Amino acid sequence: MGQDVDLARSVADDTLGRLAADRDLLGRSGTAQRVAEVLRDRIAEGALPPGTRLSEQALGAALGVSRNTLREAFRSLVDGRLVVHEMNRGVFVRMLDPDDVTDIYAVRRALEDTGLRAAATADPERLAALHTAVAGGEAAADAGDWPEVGTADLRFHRALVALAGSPRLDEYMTRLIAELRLAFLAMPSARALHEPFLRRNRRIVDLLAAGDTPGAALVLERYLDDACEMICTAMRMDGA
Amino acid sequence: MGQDVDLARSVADDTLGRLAADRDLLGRSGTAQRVAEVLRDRIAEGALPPGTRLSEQALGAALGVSRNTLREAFRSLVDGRLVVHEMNRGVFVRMLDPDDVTDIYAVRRALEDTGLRAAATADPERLAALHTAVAGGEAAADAGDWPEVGTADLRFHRALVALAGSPRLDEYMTRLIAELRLAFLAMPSARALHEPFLRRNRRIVDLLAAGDTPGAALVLERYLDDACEMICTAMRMDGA
DNA sequence: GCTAAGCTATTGTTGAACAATCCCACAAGA
DNA sequence: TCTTGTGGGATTGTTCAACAATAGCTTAGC
Repeated sequence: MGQDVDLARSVADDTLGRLAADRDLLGRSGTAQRVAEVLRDRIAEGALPPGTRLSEQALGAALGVSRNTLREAFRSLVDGRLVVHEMNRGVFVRMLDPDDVTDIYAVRRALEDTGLRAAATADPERLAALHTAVAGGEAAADAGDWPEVGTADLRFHRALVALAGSPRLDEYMTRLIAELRLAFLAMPSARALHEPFLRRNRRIVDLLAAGDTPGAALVLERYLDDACEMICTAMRMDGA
Repeated sequence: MGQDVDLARSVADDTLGRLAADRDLLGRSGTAQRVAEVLRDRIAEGALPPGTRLSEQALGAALGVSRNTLREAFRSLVDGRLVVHEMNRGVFVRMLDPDDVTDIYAVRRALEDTGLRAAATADPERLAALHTAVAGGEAAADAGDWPEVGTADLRFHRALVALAGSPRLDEYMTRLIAELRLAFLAMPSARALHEPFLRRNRRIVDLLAAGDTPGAALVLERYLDDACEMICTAMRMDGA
């Protein structure tokens, strides 16, 4: 090839940088990590309900991986609180109790408040993501797709945290939401769970757009209180 | 043993409850988890400096565990960000850059602010822990034990987060501190790192005791800004 | 009905094996 | 001189088979 030009000098300065950023997106993951992701998905969608025992032999055979690899995947799930490991008994899909839910919502309050307080100085692109998520939730509600309303709701609140611009806060919120989905599974109706909160999300973005951060914080506070109580009472009824 | 009395009725009501809470502290852990804890300690104290490669064979032989068990332990460390896993290359003790430190301090701000805001309604026992930690730091400074000043400082700020009364927030703060220790290792002098902040911690508890939460928040804010910048500049000098 | 002993299935952990990959040194070519 | 193949060696990724330890069930005995 006669075109022996220097790549590093021939392209725009940040091209190589962007390529480097894409490096970790490319394959390069390893079986254990992929197994962990599969199990995370199955747990989130309820295919592996809370309390389910994750037999090493059965799961290993089903996924076509060895027990050792599976056990590596389990470690990640344990750290994400999606699964509990009882010594010499195995791992089980986590069962949340009302105390867990209350604590999860306490953390949500801390995280989402942080995002809210950063709204004034936040990247406009991130503020736009809020609108997109709310609009998506409303569209899904119109279509009657209540599970999608649920994920749009969570996307909105994740976008709220993202206003802070902190990768670690983002990641923690993601993990928290994965855990929270365990509680959602206990709810009988996705519609009853998510419909009442559509309007509040809309109100939060509107108040934010109007520059009324304290007002938005107030609505958010009530949102979280009510959602927490709704789930907790449902769990108590289910448990009794 | 003739004393066949019913244990559950012979002791104060919450004794068994407390014992149950201690259950997970003793034994019952498994080799992989213990290995992970050992490695966490060694990394925190700098025996395994950032950038060190954690060879499976060498570490396995040194600790007397198999490669499989070691790899399980590595998963936990990866999730805790103490270590990075590069596919087909192995795991290395994490090297933080200034962006990481800045983000860690952003999260600290969110978490410790949350604790601070809960101070008014917090458990008195938890408020007492604040005083204990500050006093411990001052005593260590008088004794010239600067590493101990550092751990007392972190204990104080963990106690600050604990005011919120959230187990998940506590755990996250613990993990964050473990990560932050990686940055502390880059500092040449433990004294230079911790001494300037002793007075501020004292001031925070005093303001809190006086009921001046906003004042305490302001001091905390400056504390975190200054500490972050101090570490970041040190890292930049070290890297250049 | 309750306790105790024994059986069975599962987990905890190890060691060995093999393929895949990376790193390094070295040679060949522009 | 700088870049580009090319082995070779070491390390990781993953599996498999084995054995000890444990939990839970079953059965026998009272």
